[in-house]
Amino acid sequence: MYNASNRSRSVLALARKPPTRKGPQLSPRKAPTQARARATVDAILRATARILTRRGYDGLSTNAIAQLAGVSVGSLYQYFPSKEALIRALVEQHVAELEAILTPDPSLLGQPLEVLARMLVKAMLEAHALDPALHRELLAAAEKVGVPQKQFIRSRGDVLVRALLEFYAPQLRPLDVELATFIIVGAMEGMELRITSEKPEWLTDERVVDELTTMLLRYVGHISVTGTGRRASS
Amino acid sequence: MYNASNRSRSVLALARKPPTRKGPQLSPRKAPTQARARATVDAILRATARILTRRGYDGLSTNAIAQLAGVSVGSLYQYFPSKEALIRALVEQHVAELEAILTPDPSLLGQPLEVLARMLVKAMLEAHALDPALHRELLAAAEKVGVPQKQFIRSRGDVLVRALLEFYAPQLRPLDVELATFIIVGAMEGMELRITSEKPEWLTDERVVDELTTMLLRYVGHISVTGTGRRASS
Amino acid sequence: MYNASNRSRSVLALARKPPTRKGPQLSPRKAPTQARARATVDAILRATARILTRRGYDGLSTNAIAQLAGVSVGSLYQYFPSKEALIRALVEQHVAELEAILTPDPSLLGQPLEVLARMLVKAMLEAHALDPALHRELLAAAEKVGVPQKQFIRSRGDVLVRALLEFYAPQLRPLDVELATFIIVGAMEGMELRITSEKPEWLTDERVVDELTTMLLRYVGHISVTGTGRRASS
Amino acid sequence: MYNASNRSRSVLALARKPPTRKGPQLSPRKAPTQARARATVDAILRATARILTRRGYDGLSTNAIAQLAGVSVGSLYQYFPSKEALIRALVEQHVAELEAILTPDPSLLGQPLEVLARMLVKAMLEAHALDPALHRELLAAAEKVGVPQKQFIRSRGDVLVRALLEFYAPQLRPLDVELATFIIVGAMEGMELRITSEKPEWLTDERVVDELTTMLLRYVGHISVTGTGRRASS
DNA sequence: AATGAATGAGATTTCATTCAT
DNA sequence: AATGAATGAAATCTCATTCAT
Repeated sequence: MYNASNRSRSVLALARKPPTRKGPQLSPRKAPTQARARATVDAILRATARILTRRGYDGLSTNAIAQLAGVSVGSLYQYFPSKEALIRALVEQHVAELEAILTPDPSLLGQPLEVLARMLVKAMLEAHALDPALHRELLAAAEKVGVPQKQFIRSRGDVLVRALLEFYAPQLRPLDVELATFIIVGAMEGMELRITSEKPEWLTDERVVDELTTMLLRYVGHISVTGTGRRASS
Repeated sequence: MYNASNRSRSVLALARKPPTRKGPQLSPRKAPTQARARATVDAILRATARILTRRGYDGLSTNAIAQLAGVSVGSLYQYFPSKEALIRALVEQHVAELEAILTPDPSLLGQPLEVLARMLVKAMLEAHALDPALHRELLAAAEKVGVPQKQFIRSRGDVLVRALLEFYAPQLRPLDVELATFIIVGAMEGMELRITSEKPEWLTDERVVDELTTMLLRYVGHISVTGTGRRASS
Repeated sequence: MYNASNRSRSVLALARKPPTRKGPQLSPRKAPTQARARATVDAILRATARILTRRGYDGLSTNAIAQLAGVSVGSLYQYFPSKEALIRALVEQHVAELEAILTPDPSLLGQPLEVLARMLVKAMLEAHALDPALHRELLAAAEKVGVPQKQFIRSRGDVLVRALLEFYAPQLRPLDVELATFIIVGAMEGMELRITSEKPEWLTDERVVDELTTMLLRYVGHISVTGTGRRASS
Repeated sequence: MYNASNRSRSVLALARKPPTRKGPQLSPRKAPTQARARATVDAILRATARILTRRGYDGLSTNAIAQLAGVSVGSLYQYFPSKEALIRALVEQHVAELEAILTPDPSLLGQPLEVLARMLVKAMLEAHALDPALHRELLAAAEKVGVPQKQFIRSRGDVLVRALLEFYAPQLRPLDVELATFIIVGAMEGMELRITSEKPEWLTDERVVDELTTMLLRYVGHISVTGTGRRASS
């Protein structure tokens, strides 16, 4: 289904994003080779995530990070040339996790749209259920730090949704694919954001999955087909 | 229709939010009674909004605000006990403006849902078209300053949408009103946010209004009814 | 003779240097209008000079300056946008003092070269006798901070010396004025620097004045003329 | 003439400076006995010189040095107990090179003063032409690190010039040898410094050599003698 | 009421030096 | 002998807030 194991095979033949050009000042300063170094970097990233979720971006100071990570500021700057780079690294790591979840299995493409849509919705919610607070903060922090939000998740979502709309076009009402994609991804993201900040427990609620799936299918004009992945869509 | 002139009459009998008297430290220090004082407060709020949109929350310093407003920092602190209070005041003002736009005319309630839905969508987009950048920044700033996002706009939207869902229930598919309200408002907000930051020109694009209206109506099961406010919904 | 009182009348009709283009980031942040502010600025500049002479450029930290000046770092940055700007300001003040000393009286131009040369040498030494240590440190600091050394004193010296060489040309051996000016000013400066750092007491020693004057006059081929300002030049 | 080959024979019987065994903390930590160690030390010194000229004293960090030298910081500290010691070592090496250039051949002492003076001037300029930038930076760095400038080069120049003044005294005007030596060396150094920083191309210009030689000879009263080393002195 | 000079804690970042491996 | 990860004091600069005038 949706998992990290098939990161390399893309069902829909979506082009992998290029190796992410890195400005010299913004990428991690050195790759930690020794075990100790690896542990340090991990501790720093973990501490950053923790503070971000606990105290928000404003409470995130390099000193605080170092302290919580149990290392010195110097060590932090040994691996990350700046606070910005540190956040970028965290974003990248987070995005990688999300992508692992959101990359569908190739075998799914033959499935009826209802099934696929439900899976997609569920995967999205699950992806955010990992660490909703972190996601929210990273979203805010990323922007300040110059990571365009598009890269964040949407790019993935956009490509995925567009591909689905095109593949299943015969079964759908006539759509302006561009606009529909924009709207679907926008609406989904908005939902996730709202659920995340107001009702995190819904991230794993099947009722919500159903309802969002229904919204999607109805929007694209897929009502007449009988049965969704779980129950009737009306 | 939807405009600032009927700020005082609430079509759908939505409860006015209480006069918002909060903690002693967070509300404006003194009610500006004289005209000059009122002007000063306005200047400060305007300056704050301006800097917020131009340079973001990080570029927003009390000294900069005072300077742009043409007053001294001392004066600023005479009217606002803290930066936080200042932002709260700005948020309140902004919310008031949005509400003015989003409060529908009583006579509309009899109209067919298609018409009302379209108006609602249009009003939402228009509301954000006022100053999308400010809206986005305020959204972020508000959170930092402790204004829960709910209060922001959603509470308004929630009440409104719930009322509509209940009023038009007979024409709709069976819905969990709570959940549907949450989803509709969340999706709409997500859309607005995305449009605002990625395609601001769409805030006034009729195609987008149509598409969102369609999404709404289809979601609530209002498909079979012929014609939306403007054109066929498929 | 040489003093601050005739700063505005330039004997040799030397063009005043233009108002010194100031980059926005490098000039003092605000002109202190209130008396208290003036005092603060003065204290800061004095403290800077003091630390510079006592502990050198490396011992010069903005915190140390503020502390010695008896103000807070914040105040320092209120008037000087950066450490660099602070040093620039100090340099300017110092240069102004030096120029006041080095600007000759118009009536001197008729005098025999021996007299003028001696006065020039004496003035140069006196100028540096003001605060030799500060001069030396400013010279080093200025470079790091981007003040071209030329501006420092040399520009003045160059123009002055060239003018003299041209005016008295008939009495001198044939000279490449350009080269000779460069050499004379360079040699004088080198002397000053060496005296300053190794034998500051010589800055006011008449024997040294005599010897340097002799060197100058002999170099330009003015030996045969009888009598210098004080005694025979050989 | 003046070259590195006769480093061991001192024409004018100038006392060699003692082997320089200073405070225990400031001299190289261990005498590198093995070839590899020698190579390491060389690499470190070369890297230091390089960074010094490329990025100045402020850009000189021990970590940067180690990296450029291709060794670890640890190794650097194995051979030099501190950054200060490292700079001292570099200064010493540089001074040794300069001395090699500035130590005249014994056979020259019989030559007419004009010839010798010209050679001296030329050798001085050539010495600095080796690496003017390095020289300038070392001059500044040395002071910070406590190497008194006297030791730097001047001591050499002083001894040399004093010896010449005494040897040729009969042909010169009556001089206070002490003072004259001080002045000559000071002026020469000042010139070098100025040329180095403002007109490095003049370091090898014969016109400049002539002019400085002329200045020297005229100053010491050697005018009447016909002909300098190259052309007439006026 | 208003002014704006002054405050100072705190943020980011650097770099000489140490020491476990 | 060599490595390079780790240290942490210290430097520059910002900005919300206070208070004497």
